[in-house]
Amino acid sequence: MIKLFCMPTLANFIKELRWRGMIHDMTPGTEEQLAKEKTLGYIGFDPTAKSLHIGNLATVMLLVHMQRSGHQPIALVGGATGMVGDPSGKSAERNLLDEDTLRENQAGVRKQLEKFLDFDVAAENQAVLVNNYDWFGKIGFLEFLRDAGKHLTVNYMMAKDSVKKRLETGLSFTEFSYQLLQGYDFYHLYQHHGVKLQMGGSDQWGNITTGTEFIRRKASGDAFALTAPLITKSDGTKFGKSESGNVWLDADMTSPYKFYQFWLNVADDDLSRLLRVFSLKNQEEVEALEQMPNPNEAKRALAEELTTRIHSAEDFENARDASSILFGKAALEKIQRIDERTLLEVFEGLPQETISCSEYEETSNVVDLLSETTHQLVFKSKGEARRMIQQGGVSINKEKIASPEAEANFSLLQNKYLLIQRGKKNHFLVRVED
RNA sequence: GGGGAGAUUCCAGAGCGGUCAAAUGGGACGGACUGUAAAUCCGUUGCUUCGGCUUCGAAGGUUCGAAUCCUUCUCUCCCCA
Repeated sequence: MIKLFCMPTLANFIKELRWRGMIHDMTPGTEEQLAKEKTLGYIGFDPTAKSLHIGNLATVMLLVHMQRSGHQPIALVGGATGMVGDPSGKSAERNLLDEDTLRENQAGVRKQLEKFLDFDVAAENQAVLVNNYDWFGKIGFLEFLRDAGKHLTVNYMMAKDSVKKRLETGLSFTEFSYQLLQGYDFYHLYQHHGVKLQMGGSDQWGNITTGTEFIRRKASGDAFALTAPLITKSDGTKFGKSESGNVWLDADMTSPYKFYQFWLNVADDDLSRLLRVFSLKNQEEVEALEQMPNPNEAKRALAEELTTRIHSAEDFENARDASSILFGKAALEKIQRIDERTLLEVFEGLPQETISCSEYEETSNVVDLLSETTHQLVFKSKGEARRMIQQGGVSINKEKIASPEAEANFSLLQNKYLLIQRGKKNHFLVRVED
């Protein structure tokens, strides 16, 4: 699945991360350790949803590069810590998830990680998935206080940014303990699996160093931390959100079409950074893309690479075809030519609504059609539909609707479908059935 | 427990008896320009059968007339104990 270098050189790892701009901070000695021997490193993921989103993807890439340079990556699913909630970067106390939900989420997360990492036991540096519930589930409270709590002072824990920031608004003892749990994870992996490195986003620095400190005190061992910069957008808004919310890796939560579109729509100013972090192309190739006179070329390449990896080559082709039809010029005949199955496949990611033949026939004007008849799919009120049409923002079957009074008789594509466009980027598919 | 401030349309925030579907800013959306980018500019932003209709924490009341005044209730914030 994932090709490793023929001759993996361990020291390449840091070099690779460096030119990609993926290093924010490291503990002293990290680089030497990684050059010296095959090292086990891990990253934790909180199973707060059944899918990862592209915000998580940046740290997944750390594991990918780790494996590609011959080290052994470990993904930790925080079955136990997920039940507690990390206060880092959170302004309010978190809601806790129940155990069933967590289990389900873990399964989903594992499936997605398999698309990036090689879990094949035959590989000598195969990726490993662990769940901290497996060891925390067995530890009793008193035992934990004696074994873990004894090794760190409250003073040390209070000094962490994630805690300090919350002292004013308040944080529960549970959340305060989070870093201790995460630190214990690191210790556990160090003792039982020889893991020496923990990585994560830069917001995890405090939690990770609690772990290295814990290992130093309890086991007199050397462990290392490496963090990647958090990805920020040039306009200051949060990376990984689109108009409709988070961009998920799960096709049911974010369609491949939307996923593909997300990458095409990134700001020019962000492109180079995203390319370096998310693409597996080598430095030369990435630099070549950056030099492209039309940044869209590079965006397309990035979108293709990621859509293919996370979904499939087929999903990518459909997303690309849908995009070229929806955004291309004079494409009406093109849509009319394709058969129904392809049409459905290509437009799978569009919001859809089915109405009956009689409903369609009884609708007299466009405004009704776009609001009432199609159950508010396109517009939630007639007034909105009317305004939008007056402003020239609505097309049906690629033809602009000139007036709100226009009659609602459009020829159906494949005798069944209406392709509705609101503005430049919002497309809808209405199916008319008997 | 005592004292004070407040709840306005997606958000922030004006309005303090009629001229209020409610200023202004932000966001969002549409258009123009482009490259499905950014910036900029223009427009829209409660519903409507375009007659009107329902909104200003909730319920009552005063008044010809209330977001604005009165009563009760609910919630939020601040200060003192």
